Amino acid sequence: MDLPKKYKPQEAESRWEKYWEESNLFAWDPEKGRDETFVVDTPPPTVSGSLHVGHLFSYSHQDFIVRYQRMLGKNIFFPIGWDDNGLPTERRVMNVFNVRCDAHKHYDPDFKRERGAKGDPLSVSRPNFIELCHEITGEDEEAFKRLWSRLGLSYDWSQEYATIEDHCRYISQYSFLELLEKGQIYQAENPVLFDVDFHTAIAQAEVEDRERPSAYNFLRFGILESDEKIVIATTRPELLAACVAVLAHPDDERYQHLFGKFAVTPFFEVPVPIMADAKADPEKGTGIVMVCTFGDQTDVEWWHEYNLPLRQIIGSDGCLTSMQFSAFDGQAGGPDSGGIQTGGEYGVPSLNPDKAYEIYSKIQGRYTKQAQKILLGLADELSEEVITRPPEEITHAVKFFEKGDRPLELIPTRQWYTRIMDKKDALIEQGRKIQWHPDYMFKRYEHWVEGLNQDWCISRQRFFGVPIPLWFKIDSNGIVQYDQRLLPEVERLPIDPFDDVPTGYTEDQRDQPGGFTGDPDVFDTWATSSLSPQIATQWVRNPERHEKLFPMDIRPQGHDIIRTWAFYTIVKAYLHEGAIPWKHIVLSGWILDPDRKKMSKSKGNVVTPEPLVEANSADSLRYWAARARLGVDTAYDEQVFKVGKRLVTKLFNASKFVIGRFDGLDIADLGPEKIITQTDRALIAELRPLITRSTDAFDKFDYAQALSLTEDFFWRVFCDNYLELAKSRTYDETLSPERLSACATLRLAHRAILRMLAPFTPYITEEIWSWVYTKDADMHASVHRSPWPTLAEVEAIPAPEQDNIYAASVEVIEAVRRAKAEANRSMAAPVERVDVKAEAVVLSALEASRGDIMGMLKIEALNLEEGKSDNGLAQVQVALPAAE
RNA sequence: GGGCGGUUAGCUCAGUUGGCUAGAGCGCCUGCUUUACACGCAGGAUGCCGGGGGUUCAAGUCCCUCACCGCCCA
Repeated sequence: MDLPKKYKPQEAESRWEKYWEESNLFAWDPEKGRDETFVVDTPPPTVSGSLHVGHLFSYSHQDFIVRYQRMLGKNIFFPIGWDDNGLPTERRVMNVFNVRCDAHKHYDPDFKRERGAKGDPLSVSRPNFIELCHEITGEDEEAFKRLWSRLGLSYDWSQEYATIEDHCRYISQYSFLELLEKGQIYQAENPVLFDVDFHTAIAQAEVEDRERPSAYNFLRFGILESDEKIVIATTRPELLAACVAVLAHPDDERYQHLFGKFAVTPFFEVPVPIMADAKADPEKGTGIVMVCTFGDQTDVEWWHEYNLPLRQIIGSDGCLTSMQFSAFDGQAGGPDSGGIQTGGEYGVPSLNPDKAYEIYSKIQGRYTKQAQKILLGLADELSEEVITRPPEEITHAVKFFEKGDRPLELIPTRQWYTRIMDKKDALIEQGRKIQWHPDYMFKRYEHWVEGLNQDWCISRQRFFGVPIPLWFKIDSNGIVQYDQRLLPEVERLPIDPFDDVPTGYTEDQRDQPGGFTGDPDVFDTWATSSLSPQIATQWVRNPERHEKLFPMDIRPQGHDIIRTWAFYTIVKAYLHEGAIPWKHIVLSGWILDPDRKKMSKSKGNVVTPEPLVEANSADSLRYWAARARLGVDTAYDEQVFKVGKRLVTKLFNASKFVIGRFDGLDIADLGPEKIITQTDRALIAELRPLITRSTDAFDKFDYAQALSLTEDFFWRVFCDNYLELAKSRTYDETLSPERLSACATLRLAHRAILRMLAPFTPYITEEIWSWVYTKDADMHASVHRSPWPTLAEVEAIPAPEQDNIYAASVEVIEAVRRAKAEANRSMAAPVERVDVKAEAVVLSALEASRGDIMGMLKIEALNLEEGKSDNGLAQVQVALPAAE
């Protein structure tokens, strides 16, 4: 056989990539039963996010597991999708085309926009904007697909999906309608976490805390009908006009005499009730806190609890709204005085409405930060009257949208919610039914669910997403009736309420009195991607298929999205079918940069994967990914690519040699029954535990362990020792039984090693496989469809007479090598004489491999003497010929 | 403040249910052109296994405690 001198990974990898695709090697077979099928719920990557080396990492992990399962003979269901809707895409479109979406503009069919256009951003209509989004995601998906395929990820590409396309919109909208009907979804106008830049509500899962410098400012409040003053510390003085109450701890001695009275806000002179509440922390600030609508979540709770009035001060654009003040009529807004008091006849009651208005007019329309600065400036002018200086500088956690740049505000808006707060226990129970790998990751899930404090807000005031599929009636006065919903028939899904018209209406009734209006919002991206199992199984659209594939076997994903993707998927499966979505969840760690910081675009430490594949080969990158165990974060280290590359080269060279040793022999002469020598049987005895342990590791999804075991066996046991021991016999001039035994062993072990490395380095193993094993009756033409090695393959081979033959041989080998190395001799240098002193069992083991040891090390005389070894199995003395 | 994970050779990490003298790779040093491979082979140096306490015949491994790092949640 003529084998290439050098391995060229780029050439071989693209050749096999093409072959795999054309031969449909990884296609799912819908005819096979559930028992023999392995179903994977893959993460649809956010295609418009930055593609970095971390992707390559966790997506490789899935593929190791899948390729192993495929070799077990499983029918693999391994789909892949793209998450294209949502903010990342919008943001990319806005940047690339320099446009902004204006929902009020009309569609321009002739619209064209160059990339990288300069100047002010151009306002475009929603449909035009969405067209641009599709253009961008189409390209991004191609880039991902190329990389995935190049990496050798063994997806069934016929199952490809994208979350914005019709099928996914159908599933997503169906889910909404079903949950709405079940009463698990409701609409409410409540204070919601709101990003004022993206102009949308967000959910608890998308919030992150960031440490920010701030300061307690000490404002002096008056007491109604008294000269007393109290000092209240606040980090948000700009919300003063929205103050609706003042609270202190019920046991706080300092404020006992004030409970039931009214405080008067500085500047605006608005009387607000002073109340006792255990949630007021006596240690914080001055122990007395002002309640505003809304500074934080606790404000919301107090506002609900005491039914306080709503003085909405921050608009959805992040600026202070207009506010009116009316003369205080002696009826201060105490508890249970709820209602909206921001303008008109419901103006905020003030002891001095003119002054209040004059001051407020200086901050109205300003961003909160500017408003704060202005107000503090005014306070400083008035000196001791309203403020005590200096402020106390602090650092505290501020809530941000994870993709946002400005703190979130709590703004009352109408939003859709999925009920989860009433199911926390049940959802934890669902999580417990799933096996988590590593198992401690379940704790993260449990804590997240325990810590939930609001229902899941699923509506977003954005454009590129799955539309919320319904309309509202408009009454004869032109007022939208939010409780009068017009739902689409299921057969019509997916719909866009902006384009489609509810049954029984015509387009000219849109937004007219007596007509209808479409819900303007889209779903939270997670509302759709949490249906990835249902999308892949086609759920209600193909119940038979769904029945067969759901619940799935595994969900691979990163541990950072337990609280989003994993959680929401569990929620949806529970709400719809009372089921768990998968039996196992396997969690990959992150790639950190060499300074152990998470890679992210904003930190500028992102490594892009394509050039890495070109420079290092897919196999070596996969090797690097495979060295990281599940759940463990790994520092990015290019050194490991080199190690992977070395393994590939070693595999190539060793394979060429091994194949060369038995090439040309009749395969009938190389069966397991030909393995007769003790050295050869000793190698098989080493191979057995490798198969067992590697299989066990893979069954527990511990691919890293499986790789390490196999790699170690291949390099140290097979190449460094066994190959050298058996080599001389393979050069026998006749077809001696000893030669055949060595050749049969080489073939058997090599064929097993190749298969055990195949999930990790699919290209080089397929390449080598194609040279020799494609026609083996018990194997498949592709290593990736060939059976995973089992003990059954070697059961016909008897154990060696002595179970320490390998260990004893290595002991002597190492001693002789050491002697040669210390004498600076070549390993090929002859050895005059070796004296071994050891116990009888060791000697008889050595006797069994005597010929191989002598041939390997060029030993002229090997004397075995019974005796006690001081350390180790044997005491070895080596006599080298005198140097020339 | 609470929870989870981590701390082992200069670096990156393995170390099964406690059990021989604690391992690998990279890097470093010394040799070796041995008929697969110099992208190799052989040999070598390098460890108070984060600190302290405890259980045990025996602790890197189990328990307690402290410190530091990372993540999550208040």
